[in-house]
Amino acid sequence: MTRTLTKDLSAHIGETITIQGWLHKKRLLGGLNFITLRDRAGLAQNLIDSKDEVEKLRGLQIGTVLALTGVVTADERAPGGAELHDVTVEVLVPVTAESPIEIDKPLDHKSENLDTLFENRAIGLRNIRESNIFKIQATIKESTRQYFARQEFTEFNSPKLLPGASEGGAEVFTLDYFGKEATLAQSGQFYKQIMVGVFERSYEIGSTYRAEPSATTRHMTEYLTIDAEMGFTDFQELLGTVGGLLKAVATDVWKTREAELKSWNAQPIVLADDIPQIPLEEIHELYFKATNQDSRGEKDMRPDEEKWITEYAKKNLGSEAVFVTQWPVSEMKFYHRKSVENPEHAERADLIFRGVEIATISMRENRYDVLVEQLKTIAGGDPEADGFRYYLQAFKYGLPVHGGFGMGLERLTQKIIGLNNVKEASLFPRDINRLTP
RNA sequence: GGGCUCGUAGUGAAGCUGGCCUAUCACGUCUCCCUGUCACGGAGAAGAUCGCCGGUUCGAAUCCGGUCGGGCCCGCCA
Repeated sequence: MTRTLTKDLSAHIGETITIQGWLHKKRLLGGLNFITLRDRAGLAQNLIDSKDEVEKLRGLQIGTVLALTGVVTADERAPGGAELHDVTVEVLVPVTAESPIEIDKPLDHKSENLDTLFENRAIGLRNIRESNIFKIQATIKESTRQYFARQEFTEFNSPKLLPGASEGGAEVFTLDYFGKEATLAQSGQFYKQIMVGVFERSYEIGSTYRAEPSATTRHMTEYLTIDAEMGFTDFQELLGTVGGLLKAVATDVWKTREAELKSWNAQPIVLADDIPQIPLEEIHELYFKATNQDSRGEKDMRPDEEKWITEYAKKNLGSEAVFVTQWPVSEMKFYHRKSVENPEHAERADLIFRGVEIATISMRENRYDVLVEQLKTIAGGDPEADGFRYYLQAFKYGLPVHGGFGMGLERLTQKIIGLNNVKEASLFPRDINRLTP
């Protein structure tokens, strides 16, 4: 059997062909009946006038797997300009159960109804507009890989099963590992730094796990990060690399997924050639002057402030992304490096894009003795513990000055499309009260 | 973890200052009609013990308490 894809109909005008896919829509007008079939390439319209052939579809629901054989006919009234005529229907997998969720029309994404959306994910994802989200996400990943390849980064995968607590801060999931306690990786942080000693420049796109009991539109317990690390660099080059990635993704995704983006009414992405860098305290001042909300002296940004600063930057600096710099050392992680010029600040930046923090960037402390000291004093960690000793080994035997970043893939996808909740950009979201499907 | 909210057919909504609710509408489903639909159209039908438990009342989807399950914001972060 030769199968033709729906997108190739117009190349077979006049020929008898077979297409296979899912029943997407029935429009039965009586003597004239339109059947829309979905395959991986899209949709095709099929015209059935034989009563016997239409009868084969009686009682069968959307989702039924069909093979349709017919003559390709050019007709400007058909979507795509061509359709199948004189169709013979073969039912490959009959579906009699009614779908619990709509497949052939846009699904409701109101926050109150996301639960229904996720509960029926297995079939809801077949909805074309729904699957567009993940085609866009796939393109973001492809674009990221191409960008990193151009910059001579080598892709790797870090283990997700780890001993004990690692970088500290966030809560970790623990599990039984043959009688020992193991944890799920809250990031690939240590491993990507270790890989600097191997590849100099390395990255992974993988899952991370956080046991934070956060119930917001920004958090999940399992999510995907673009984690990258580069050796022999400095803070400004590092920020340039992150900005370059965002710009490359923004360009590529609009080049290859414009139709999918437009199905969500996504807005074109506005980015400055150089993503603006604004010190944290300066943002607090600007925010105070503009809104009278006083966050001055606070060691992080408020969610409203993150939204405000992107509006400000878009209007005044021509960029929907901005780097927040000059973070106080009191907030730094043990592996961060203090600024040489200003020891009160860590060499760290957060990338705010369209109102949400999508990445944290920092230079790492690469001096073994200083790192061990920071581990003890900042994280209260034991350098001999299994969670740290192998990591420290990499430094003991020589790591150059390096830095890296972690970027949330779902948050990036969410903001590129304009979705309200990160979970909408996750195929099978995990949060504090969802572990299925 | 704190605060605020919501729960009505398979799906999305209305009703909710108590009685005209024997619960309304749309999508979907089923039956019939329909030869150019593309959110097809038309006629009809089925489908809900109003999340659950208890209370107030002559009377509860509606008021009160509890409970379970969602959502939003804050904290924390990607």
